[in-house]
Amino acid sequence: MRELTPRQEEVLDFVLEKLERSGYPPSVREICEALGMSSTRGAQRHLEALERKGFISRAPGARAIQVRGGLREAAAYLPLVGEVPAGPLRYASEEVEEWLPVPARWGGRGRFLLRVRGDSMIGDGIKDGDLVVVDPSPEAEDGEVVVALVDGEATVKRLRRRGRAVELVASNPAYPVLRVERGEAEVRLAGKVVALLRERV
Amino acid sequence: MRELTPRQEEVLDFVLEKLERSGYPPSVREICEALGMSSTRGAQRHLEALERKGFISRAPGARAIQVRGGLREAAAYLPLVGEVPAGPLRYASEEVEEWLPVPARWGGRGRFLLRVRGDSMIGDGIKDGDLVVVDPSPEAEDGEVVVALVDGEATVKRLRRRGRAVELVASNPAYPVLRVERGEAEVRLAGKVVALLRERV
DNA sequence: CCCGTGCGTAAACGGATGTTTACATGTAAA
DNA sequence: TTTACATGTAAACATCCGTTTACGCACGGG
Repeated sequence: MRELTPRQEEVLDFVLEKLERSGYPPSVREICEALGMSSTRGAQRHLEALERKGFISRAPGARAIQVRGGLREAAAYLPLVGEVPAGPLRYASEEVEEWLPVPARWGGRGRFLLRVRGDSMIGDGIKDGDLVVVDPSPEAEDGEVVVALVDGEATVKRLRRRGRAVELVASNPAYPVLRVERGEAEVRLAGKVVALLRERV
Repeated sequence: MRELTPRQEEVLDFVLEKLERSGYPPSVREICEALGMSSTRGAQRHLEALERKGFISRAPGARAIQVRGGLREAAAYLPLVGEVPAGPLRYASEEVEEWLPVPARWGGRGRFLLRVRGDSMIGDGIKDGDLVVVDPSPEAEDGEVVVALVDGEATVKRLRRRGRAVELVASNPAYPVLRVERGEAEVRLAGKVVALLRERV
């Protein structure tokens, strides 16, 4: 992406600021006023330059400015589910407590946030009350931290494959290892834990 | 905030969807088209209702719709600083690696993100590579987790006040306690740790 | 010197867009 | 029943706003 002239950068900054403050982009004339111009042509040219250089996209219509790489693109929003997805790895919208922003690279198809209860994974730095980002992958590999549904209840554990059996291992030695032979169905994997948020340190 | 009628909710949903998809709000006529109306008055009335009930704000001008409690308001953006703030608790913009979105309630004046190095706080579930949210409070109380500058280097430790002295305690027993008597100046507090992000679990 | 580019003013055009008035229907509460 | 409200159509109006044309100035490279 090419460099911007100082004036073009002023325009881009103003667009971003307006976007941040108002929630919608400025009109061409608002840009003029902000930069002390009396003609719309000046701002127009700057917008054309910004588009040519790839910093923004424009669509026909009023205020139809899209900022590429803007703040909006930096965030993904994940639902914090009250209960763990049951059935076919889906969460009903009624169970969504709230949507929280996370860094965009944490986002992904079907990912969601789950509040961890208990201290069984304290050895991996996962504490009671932490929010974990869960990727509903169909397959989890040996050694990964997963969300498992045991008797309908969700627990976070480390997965260990032992031949045909699967073990769910807590990182707190006070907790027992749950061993499941292949074919037994009381345990289901809801996904694997890929990231973590902690609100109170 | 009063409840919305089903139709009003449809309008609000469409506005949010358009905002998410395009980066700018829809025009009244776009709302009409989306909801299958042939007159702008219908959408107009819904927007008036949404404003009356406090879900949106409107300003004169095209597409000047602000959604209260929209996605944008849910996020705050904090800078990830490469090095710890030196001097008067400020970070130079050159040191900012990137800006990351976090839940809005994590934001606040002067807060920033810092990457934790080492495993000295493993006992508190703070691992190597974690990003901590630092609030540059002037005062930290006994028992709080703080970022301290020791010989110009940043470390995360738990603060313990012992009369006139201050102790910086690691939660990994392998590390020694750093004791500082009042008046000694080689230790300075950069702020306290209020939240945490972990990118790899 | 000439030419391309960035930057700006002035003025006008036309479509996009918000707003208003008037009329109408269905539903629920008083 | 009466009243209020949500909802909708139809039409017109005034302005917002993107775009275009024309002209001018400054600067740097060839």
